[in-house]
Amino acid sequence: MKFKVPRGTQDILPSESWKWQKAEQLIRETCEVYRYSEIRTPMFEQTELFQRAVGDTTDIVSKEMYTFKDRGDRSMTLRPEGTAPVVRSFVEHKMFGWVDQPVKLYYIEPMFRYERQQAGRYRQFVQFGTEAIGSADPAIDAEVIALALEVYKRAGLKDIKLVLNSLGDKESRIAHRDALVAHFTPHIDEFCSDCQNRLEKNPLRILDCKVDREHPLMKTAPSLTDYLNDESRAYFEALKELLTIAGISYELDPNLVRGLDYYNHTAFEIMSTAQGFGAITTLCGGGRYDGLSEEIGGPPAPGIGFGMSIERLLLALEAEQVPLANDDALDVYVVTLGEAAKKEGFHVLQKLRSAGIRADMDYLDRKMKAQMKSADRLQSKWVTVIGEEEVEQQIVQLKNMAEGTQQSVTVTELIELIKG
RNA sequence: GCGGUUGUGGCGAAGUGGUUAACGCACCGGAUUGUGAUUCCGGCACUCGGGGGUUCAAUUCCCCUCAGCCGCCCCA
Repeated sequence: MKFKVPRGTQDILPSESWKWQKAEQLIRETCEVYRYSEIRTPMFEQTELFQRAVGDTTDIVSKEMYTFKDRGDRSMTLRPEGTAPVVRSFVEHKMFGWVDQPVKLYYIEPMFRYERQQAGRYRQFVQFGTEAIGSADPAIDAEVIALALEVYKRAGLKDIKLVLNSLGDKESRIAHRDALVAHFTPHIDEFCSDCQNRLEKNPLRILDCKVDREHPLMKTAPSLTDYLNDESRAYFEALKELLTIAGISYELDPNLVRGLDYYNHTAFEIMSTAQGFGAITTLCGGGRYDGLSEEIGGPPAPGIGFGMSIERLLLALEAEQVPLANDDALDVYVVTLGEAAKKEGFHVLQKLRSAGIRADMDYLDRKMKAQMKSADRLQSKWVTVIGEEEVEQQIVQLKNMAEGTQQSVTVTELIELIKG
């Protein structure tokens, strides 16, 4: 076979696409309830936007972007994440001036990251995300987290957990960073090469290293939590209290760092705890990004949001064996015998469809028996049989497939009976 | 980028250095003349991911390559 889908991408066939529709429908309903409105931004942006927003040293920017030059010699990048484009749009369209604040937005759009594929990881994947911009109230953090959890709850997932951390404000982060550098520098040569790089670029990530997990300095490393200033601490406490009030349980993980530079204060992930889910268990990740707007040239505008993979949502549903209702059974299958009957059958078929009835017929000139078989396979509730006699008498035979009963009716009666 | 594993018809899946590549499902046709279960009969891979090599002979042995899947890093 000459052509195949590009590595890391997939065709979503009818046997799966209905699940996507269900998932998206569920998401849109939830967003409506929480009063988030949809925003659609371009699939690519200026490369610099992501470099500035996400950070040059992050994995996403340093090795995962689909970057290309357009015909005007401008460097463009297929968006690897949704927050930067939305904040760009927020600034560009001066949403900070809108009456309705904070601005609450959501999107369901494809994202692109050049990574090696494995279970739950694709080069093109669809992310549902929300962004609430214009408020620095811990209550909006709680709302965003609650919204994400609500989606999973409505979908029917049970084996999930919320993992929470605070990265603190800028001042806290710098203090912690300095402490980390001081802590690791004397013995950095005992660490893996990744960590040696991280020391300069993002020492926080050393704590997340799997290779050097057992190194004694890991256990004595300064914890971010200890470096939160009063303000940051108060913010985090307020959030935790609100979550508790909302009946949301969480697990604290001081090493939860997140892979994007723009986060501060609240950071969270929602993970699947389902058996046999595979190695990647993060379903959703997000956090607060108070300096991002300014970073990309806008006015101060604190925000918080998350990204949630639809692929992983569906994987989690599968892992937990949550059934999704698929009500695609046909109402009527039109069976015809002979040329004249086929024409009449097509006429009846279109009348049924115009009346909003799900109907289909054979287009391969198959024998009646085969047509009946198709009707059976498609789980059609009814079958109309039209032959020469029926055409002459302007009637159709209407058969109830479950009962096996049959009656002669006119087309008008047919529609009434089926709409019942 | 690195590691493991797999690659036979629409799908699942056997198999062997040598005349016609099992079987199951699905599908098509017939037994049944205008009616969907079941049953019975018949049909359905000039070909075993691609390229090269060894050989009288390769789907089966060797090499290369491509692709899928899984894992590492990291994440959605």
